[in-house]
Amino acid sequence: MSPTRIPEATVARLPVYLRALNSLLEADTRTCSSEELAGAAGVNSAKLRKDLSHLGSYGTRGVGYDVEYLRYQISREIGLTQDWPVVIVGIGNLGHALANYSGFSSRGFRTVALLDADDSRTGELVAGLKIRSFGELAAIVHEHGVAIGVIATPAAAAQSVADQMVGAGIRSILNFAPTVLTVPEGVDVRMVDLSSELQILAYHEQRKASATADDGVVA
Amino acid sequence: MSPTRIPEATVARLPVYLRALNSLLEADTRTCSSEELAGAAGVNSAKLRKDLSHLGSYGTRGVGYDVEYLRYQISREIGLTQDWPVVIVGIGNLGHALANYSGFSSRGFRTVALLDADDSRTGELVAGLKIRSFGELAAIVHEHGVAIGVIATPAAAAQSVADQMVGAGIRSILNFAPTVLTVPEGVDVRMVDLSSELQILAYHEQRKASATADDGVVA
DNA sequence: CCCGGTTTGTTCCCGCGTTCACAAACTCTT
DNA sequence: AAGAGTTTGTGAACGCGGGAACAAACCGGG
Repeated sequence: MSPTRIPEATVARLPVYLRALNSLLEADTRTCSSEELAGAAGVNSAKLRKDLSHLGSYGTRGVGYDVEYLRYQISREIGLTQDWPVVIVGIGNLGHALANYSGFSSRGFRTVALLDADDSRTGELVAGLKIRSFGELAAIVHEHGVAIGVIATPAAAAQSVADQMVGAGIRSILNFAPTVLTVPEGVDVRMVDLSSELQILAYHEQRKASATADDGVVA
Repeated sequence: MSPTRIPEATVARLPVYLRALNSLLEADTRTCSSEELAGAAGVNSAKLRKDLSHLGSYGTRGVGYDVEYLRYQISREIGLTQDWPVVIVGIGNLGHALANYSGFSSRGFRTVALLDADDSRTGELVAGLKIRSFGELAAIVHEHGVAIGVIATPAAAAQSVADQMVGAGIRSILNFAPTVLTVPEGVDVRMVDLSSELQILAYHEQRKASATADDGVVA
């Protein structure tokens, strides 16, 4: 009942904390301090405590956090305690990988359909689901109450797919196609840009190389 | 000769600008304003201009930017004018997709080897390359001067793979395994976390849903 | 009951990034 | 040649996020 806004940076870290907590649970750890959890999540302990404080006071001073209880609270905050039906559009190499990816079919998320524009692939079995025609998108979204769509098509098709997703009622899109999507207000798009990540690494690598070269000159 | 530090946020956007410029070039656009380019890249025009100003003064007031010239300057700044050999470790569904992904074999980057710990897959042909044994990592890195490694293994194997990559001399890692990697100082790791992205979308979707529900009560 | 040890939740401060707004600089027309 | 119209590059203000440091709260022993 307290819809206090959680900072975007904190939201982005909650899934990391959740995974760290799952690891701790598998090791039968019942309680943990902010220091331990921060270590497992790869962040500063002060940052962790501040992040968690945005959700409420779920720790005990002098003791730490109850692993299972905290995990439940974070899950609930993210919304993983409810069911999220997902459709994946574009069953090429990447779409195929996503369909099989455990993180996509894990607790909370459920892939309800795989769609592809190439009707010659309709019926093909991938990750236990039959590929269906892209034309069925609206019907599937309506039937299952799909709110999240994943785009794994070539760049050229992505905007058109996004438009039809929005038209069908989808309001959150995870985009793997290397192109900027334009969507109406109220629709969220998160872009996962594989080649950008590589380029960013290359930039830093180049700087490191030239830095050591400079050192060499100096030394 | 001017190793002026470029803000991290700017570096992350340069690949996006680069792609927008490529699109413009394909449409035979010779010149563009900051407004146009910003539109194509999905950012504010002031932000774009400030970003570009960190690279130098490559525009002309009253005119705009020469598309090809700007593209070259950004490419050079990122380091795409040189050759970056890359190894991919873990040829499961995702590794398979990455090997075939054009962004990984595009100008600047070159996949020189696909490695997998499962030796029964050695020799299998993927994206025109034969899968090789993970044990060959050090030799391959040395032979080709590989500086960038991609991890697409299960989470359990990722840290060990990272350790051996670092040991072999790799200093930049792109990690797709859902686990936090610990590496020595001087080594860069970028994490691409597919399930986190979904969870972040779910959080916002949940908030949107409850917000409209509130509206409904009010209205 | 009281006191020392421990750990959370929070306050304060600093630096980065974003945005507005404008001066500087270029083109084109008259 | 001069002025009107454009567009870049940048100075300044603002807000968000990160980190250190500390007060508040809890546990256990005597």
